[in-house]
Parts: sequence; structure tokens; C-alpha cells
Amino acid sequence: MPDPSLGVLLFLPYRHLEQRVLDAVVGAGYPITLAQARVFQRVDPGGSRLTDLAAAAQVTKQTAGFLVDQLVEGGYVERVRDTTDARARLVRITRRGHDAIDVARAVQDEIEGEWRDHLGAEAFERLRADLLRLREITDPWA
Amino acid sequence: MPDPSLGVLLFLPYRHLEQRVLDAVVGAGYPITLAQARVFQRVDPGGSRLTDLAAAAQVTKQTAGFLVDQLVEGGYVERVRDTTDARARLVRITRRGHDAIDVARAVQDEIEGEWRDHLGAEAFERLRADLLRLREITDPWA
DNA sequence: ACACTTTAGTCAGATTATCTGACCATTTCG
DNA sequence: CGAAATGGTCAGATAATCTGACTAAAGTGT
Repeated sequence: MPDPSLGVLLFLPYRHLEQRVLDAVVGAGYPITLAQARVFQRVDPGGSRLTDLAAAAQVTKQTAGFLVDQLVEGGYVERVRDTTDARARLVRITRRGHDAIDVARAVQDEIEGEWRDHLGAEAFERLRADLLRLREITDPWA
Repeated sequence: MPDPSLGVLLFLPYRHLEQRVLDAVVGAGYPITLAQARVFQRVDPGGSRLTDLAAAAQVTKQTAGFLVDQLVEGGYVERVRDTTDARARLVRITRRGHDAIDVARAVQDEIEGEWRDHLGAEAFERLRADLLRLREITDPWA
């Protein structure tokens, strides 16, 4: 396959990372699906509203609600009252959720280390910086 | 959101690109779903076996077969005999499929142009080169 | 203060994508 | 040749996602 598109080039390492992190988290005793993890990843440390989660994960609020229900079931998050708005509730990360995040972060650091070794520290930091700049024009939330 | 992970940083532009390309292709009169497109994207110009498509797209061959059926239905690909192996068939891109690809490629070029403008030509080429190197250790097919 | 509009979230039902397991036909290899 | 591997399909189950309709609370303008 000659000259893969930038889209594919972005996707390949993304999927590699995602899959390895997911495998590690599940393997460490935190069963979770990919779809659940994609929402979980977006939960703000201070708690998130369902609507915001849905927007960030680019799914409907129904889908987000469905997945949050499962995350609650798994013990990773809890729903608490939003004292500032009686319609809303906040999705908040539990202790167990934080434990799972710790596992994820460790694997992520490990993988980033591999990438740094392969590219060289300079190129690695450059890559990160370039991606951050790209985010400015590709992330509606940035 | 401070300091997003590299995973997220890779994902954001990827999704942006994918969504815009998909919207354009569908808008140009080539209805296709995301899942179908992800398989379609992997069809080799010379034709691909289902098993290879499945591996490249990281789905089971049943799923790949299901999606290829729909691509055939949409007129984007056809299944032809593989003269070298009577068990196999080749998935081959049709004329209509190539037309759809032309639309996709045009949008993709447009987006890459935007990125190049934003990052500067030098950084853009660097990014592409770094991602190519990253592919060496993240793509089982490279 | 009251009607109107917007926002947060849920309920119900349908569709799409995906998997596992079992199976058949053909090819490859000892 | 016979056993094992390979390419693919069939059947059935589950996961993820959507659209549409709805309730309740908040915000807005006169």
C-alpha cells in the first residue's frame, strides 16, 4: 500500500493505542467495552452533564445515557444531583473509576515511551505540538 | 481540558477528516455508511479477498462479508472469481466505486490543504513523515 | 407574572454493526 | 492420499446507535 492518506496515518496509531489500553484495563479486572470507554474518557474530573458527554463523544444523548447506565452498572461512575439545575444530573467518576484510569494512564505512558524511543525525543515532542495545533481547527470544543 | 492525551490528539483530526469526507461523498449522491466506507477504503485497486479486507479493517470476516454485501448492493464493488483459487473471490471496485473515490479524494485534498495552511508547509510535511514512521510500529500490516 | 422557547434528560422502538459457533468447499502439505 | 489449513457462508445473539415523542425545569421577553 503506497502513500496512505493522512486519515489512515492518524487512525493507525490511534487504534493501536486504544486497543492496547483497552486490553490492559480489561485485563486488570475492569471490564469495559470500547463504546463505554469512549464516553468514560470524556467525563470531566469535576463531573459532566450527559448532554456535554454526548456532544464530546459525538453521539446522541440517548446513546450517551445508555452507555452511562452501563458505566454506573460497572461501578465506574455515579450520577449525582446537579445543585445548580434540577433538570440535570452530573456524571461523576467513582473511586473504582479512578483506579481504572490509573491503569489506563500507565499503559498509555508506556506506549508513548515506545513512540518516543522510535521517533526520537525531538520528533516526538514536535509531533505532539503539531497535533495540538491541528486540534485548533479540527476540534469544535477546543 | 488541559493536556489531552496523544490518543485523543490523533483521534480528533482523524474524526474531523472522516466525517467531512463521508458527508461530502454522501452529499454527492453516493450513500454509504461509516462502517461500509471503512471497509471500502481498504479494497485494493487490483481487488481484495474478503479475508484480507477483514484483517485490514480489524473486523471478523463475517462482518466484512456483511458490509461488502451492502457495498455490492450500492454498486460500489463487485465480487469476481479468483482464478487462482476456487475457494476465494475478489472484491473489486466498480466504475461507480471509483467515481465515489474521486469525490472522497477531492475533499481529502481540500482538508489537507487547510491543514497545510494552518501548520505551514514544513510542519505539515514533518507531521506526515513522523506519522509514517509511527506506522512502522503500530500497523501490523506495514 | 405569564406565556413562549429552550434545555436536560428519559422512554419506546427500530436499525446497524458486530461477534461466536458451526459448517462446507478447496487447497496445501507431510 | 489423507490431514490440516484456508476462504467463505449461514444462523443466531448481542451491542451500539439512531429517530421520534415525551416530561420537567429553566430562561426570556413583554
